[in-house]
Amino acid sequence: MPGNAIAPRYHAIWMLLFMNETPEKRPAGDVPPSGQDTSVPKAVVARLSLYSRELQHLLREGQETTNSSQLGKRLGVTDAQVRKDLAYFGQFGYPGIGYRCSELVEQIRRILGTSELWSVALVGLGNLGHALLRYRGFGKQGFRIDAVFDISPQLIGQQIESLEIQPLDRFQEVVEQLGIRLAVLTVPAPAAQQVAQRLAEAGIVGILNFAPVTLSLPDHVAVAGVDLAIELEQLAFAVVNQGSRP
Amino acid sequence: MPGNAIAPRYHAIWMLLFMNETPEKRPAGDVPPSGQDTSVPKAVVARLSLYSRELQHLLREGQETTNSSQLGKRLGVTDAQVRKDLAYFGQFGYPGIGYRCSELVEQIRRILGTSELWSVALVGLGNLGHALLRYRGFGKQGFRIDAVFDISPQLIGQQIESLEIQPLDRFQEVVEQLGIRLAVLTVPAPAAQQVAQRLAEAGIVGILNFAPVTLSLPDHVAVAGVDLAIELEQLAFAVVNQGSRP
DNA sequence: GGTTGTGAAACAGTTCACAGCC
DNA sequence: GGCTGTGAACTGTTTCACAACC
Repeated sequence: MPGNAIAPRYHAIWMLLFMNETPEKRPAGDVPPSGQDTSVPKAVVARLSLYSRELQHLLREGQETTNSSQLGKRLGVTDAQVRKDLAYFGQFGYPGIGYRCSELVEQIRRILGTSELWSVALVGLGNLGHALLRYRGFGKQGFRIDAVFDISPQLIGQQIESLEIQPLDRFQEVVEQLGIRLAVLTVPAPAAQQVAQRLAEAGIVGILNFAPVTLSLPDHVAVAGVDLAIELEQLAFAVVNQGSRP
Repeated sequence: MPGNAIAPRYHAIWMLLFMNETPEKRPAGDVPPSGQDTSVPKAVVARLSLYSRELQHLLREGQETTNSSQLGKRLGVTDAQVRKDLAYFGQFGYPGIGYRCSELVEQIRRILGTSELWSVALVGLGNLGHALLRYRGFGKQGFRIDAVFDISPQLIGQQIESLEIQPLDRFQEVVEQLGIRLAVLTVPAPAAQQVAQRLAEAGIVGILNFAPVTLSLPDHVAVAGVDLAIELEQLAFAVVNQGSRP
């Protein structure tokens, strides 16, 4: 959730989730509170991503069209919910037919803002950072890691995945030059808040935070958090409290 | 494809979110729908984890007690919400004082079911799997990876972090012997559904799924999903739709 | 003074059910 | 026949506000 994903969560992960107005700084929960646009529920946006993902599976299976009921079943959502969610953004269906998969994917990407490529910075090259850097799957959804940073002198200068690890001091310079607005934060928990502040000052407006802390950042910075331990905790609760009402 | 009903997924590490009732198989949303106990909202449970995490930070900062207002501010939640959430499970505060941090952590862990250690299996040793295996942070929250599995003959038999990579064929045998009930799934997307089914058949009741697919599993299996690309999409949307009502 | 716990009120999100269209 | 889009009804969650307590 806000990270966290896990869920999410956040919420996931986490889940998605919180929002509150503190004057200048505002903590970010498992789901990016975001500057609210015109009142689209966060849950709706979260499902939009799920619809997009599922539609792409359908396309790969060779299906040209689908409908709210099929899409809903595959995602564990009612058909009415699918239609209502989409209705927030326009009319994409054909009565009697359903939705053209490719067309709807295109529309959802436009809504989410991922029809064009987003350059992303990765900060912190521990185990998780390395793994995310090598992870294929961002690319297909319109994201590309274009710069990587760390503070460790031992890592700086190293070449991985055709990127050179840069010192954090050059963060502002590099992101400005490359027009990067999103960052993935995989530094140790004690450093997270401090580093996040630097990213924000350098012009980053969206942070995917993997450190198990709640970041406090200016209001215009969106934060999504993913906390692996929290996701497991949610599972543990679900398992322990399962034997009840069918 | 079983029957016809299918189902989905977190997180989520990230995000938390859906629930629905299909007779036999049931999709899992971003957050483990769980067999609902006595109707505790999923969002409440998600926040419980956050409270626990924040209380541990407070303890490390040397604070003995806190109150709903402080806790809420640090998490972006109202004080009333903190109190209402806790009220689902009992009375833990002292009027005029607030909450004893250590005591409340203890109580929340008991509620979540993490006061005792959970053994976890890790399935799929790609980049992400390796990274999660080395990740310190599960341990502190009561989880320990006790067995790792893959299908690749090249990996089987290798020793990492004092664990030997086992063939997936021995999954049932091993988890039964070790009493493992939770699994982290980090296999490639096309294999995820099939492998998840095997895990469920072997007695796993909670799966943390990192593959970008919605798993369709029997109702008694809780699923939390974490999809990195989806988290970034949510950030992108938040960034694109930020300039609105303050 | 401060703070919790909680019913009641307010708000938000989901489901229903049907008009309109193919 | 099938399906979407949507107002109305419903359900669930959050906030308010205050009695009880330290």
